[in-house]
Amino acid sequence: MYITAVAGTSTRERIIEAAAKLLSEGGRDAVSTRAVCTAAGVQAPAIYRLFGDMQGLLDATGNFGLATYLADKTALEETDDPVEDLRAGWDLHVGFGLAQPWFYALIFGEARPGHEPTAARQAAEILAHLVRRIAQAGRLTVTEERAAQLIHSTGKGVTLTLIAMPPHDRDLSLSTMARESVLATVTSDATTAAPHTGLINAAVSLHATLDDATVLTEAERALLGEWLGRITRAGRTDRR
Amino acid sequence: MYITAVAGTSTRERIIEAAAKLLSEGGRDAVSTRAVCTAAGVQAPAIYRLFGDMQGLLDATGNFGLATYLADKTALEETDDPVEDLRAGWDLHVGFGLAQPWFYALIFGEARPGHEPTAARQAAEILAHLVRRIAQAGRLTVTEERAAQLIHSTGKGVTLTLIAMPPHDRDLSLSTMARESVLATVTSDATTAAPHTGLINAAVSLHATLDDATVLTEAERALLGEWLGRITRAGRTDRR
DNA sequence: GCTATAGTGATAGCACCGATACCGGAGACG
DNA sequence: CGTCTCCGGTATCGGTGCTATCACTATAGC
Repeated sequence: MYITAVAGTSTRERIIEAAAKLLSEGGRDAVSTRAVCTAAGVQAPAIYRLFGDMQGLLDATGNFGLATYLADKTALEETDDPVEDLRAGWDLHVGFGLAQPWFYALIFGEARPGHEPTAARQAAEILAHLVRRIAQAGRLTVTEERAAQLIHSTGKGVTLTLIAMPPHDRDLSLSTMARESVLATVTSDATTAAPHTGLINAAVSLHATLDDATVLTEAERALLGEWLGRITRAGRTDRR
Repeated sequence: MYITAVAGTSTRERIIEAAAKLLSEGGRDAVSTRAVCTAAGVQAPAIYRLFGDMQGLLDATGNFGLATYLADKTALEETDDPVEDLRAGWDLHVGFGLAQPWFYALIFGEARPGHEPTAARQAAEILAHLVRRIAQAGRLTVTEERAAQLIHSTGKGVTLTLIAMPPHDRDLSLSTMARESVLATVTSDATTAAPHTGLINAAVSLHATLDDATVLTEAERALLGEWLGRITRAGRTDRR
């Protein structure tokens, strides 16, 4: 048997790493099938056999870039303060965008309706986990889904704005301010008692741990979940 | 002299309108030089003579789409409540994104560092004007520039998120919630007195009307402006 | 052990893309 | 009248995503 690839890496990995290198150094337009092929020492059909599509290769490349960054940062050790963990996650997200703008634009900057890269989905799942922990601590003032959407939207907008700015006058306090603004909206401060919103907090907290309520049937849990959602939404839909 | 274009429209307008039609109907990939040429009844070199570049044509097309939308909406009549005017501007912005997602993605969705379409610049100027009126009313709690950046970033992120979602489960309350969240951060409520932030409000308000202080020299105004900026930033940089 | 089959290399090529060199006529201006 | 600048038209160049097709090898089944 002949070793078909250098250093034990598979053909698929060689292609992805070549594409990632081209992307981070030359931008989106530098990633063409020809360039990837010559850089990886592979012929064109290999790409389509392995990834089906140029879009598939870009998707895998974005996923690879995000995973590499997260691995380098040994990301997201959980502390006992879930809100502080979310702050760390936010800063990690923005940091990835500024460190690898081309990857970030590839993952979060494509606007075609109904298309979500796998890397974006993974990031959304990480965020959902962070939000869920806040909800379980009883410090969420809106629905989990809504909080996650709001946080993700704001973070994406801020990061894309920072990327589009000329690097010398980027101001990270924009990120800090947006983060605290959205956190103030979706979380209740741990120190100050919030008697008025106690109902909402309790509803959200219960909603987050609803799956553990094995005493209820699935249908009962579904109905209860809908009621809790109504309570939560009614508290925050109107202007304040 | 022969009439070279139909219905009195110039060649430039014919090309832009053809590109806009292709964009709104077929998406970004449908706008190619060939397609535009056949749709407008024009040869390829005309595009490059008039717009210099394909990017130039796309820029002009995005500008045209935004201008058309704003004209249709007879946009932005000013009331006596500048914050309410900003709400209307926000909703107009999001409405444009959902009504013309391809145009929106073309204008606000490109992430390359240091590149800003003219349509994006025009939108930023409209926003700056709205924010300035709030500042002049003494209801801004942060720097004008910072408020504009924060509002623009958040609105862009929310709109791009809504565009990327499948149309049937788009929820405009996400937009409402983000709008009120950012407004709560950068403005002070007119009804509730805010004694603690009175200094900041006064500083921002004075900063907004500083150009009218012709009693001072230009250098004096510059120094005073810097001081006022320091006062404002000191109040809002830290966590709350 | 032999053959059928699936998987992987390599070549060549298609249709399309953005962009440009070049030509020709038509009006503007001195 | 001569020049000169604009604008429409033809043809073409290099590059792109993608695929049909062939050659070869390693595995599976008998």
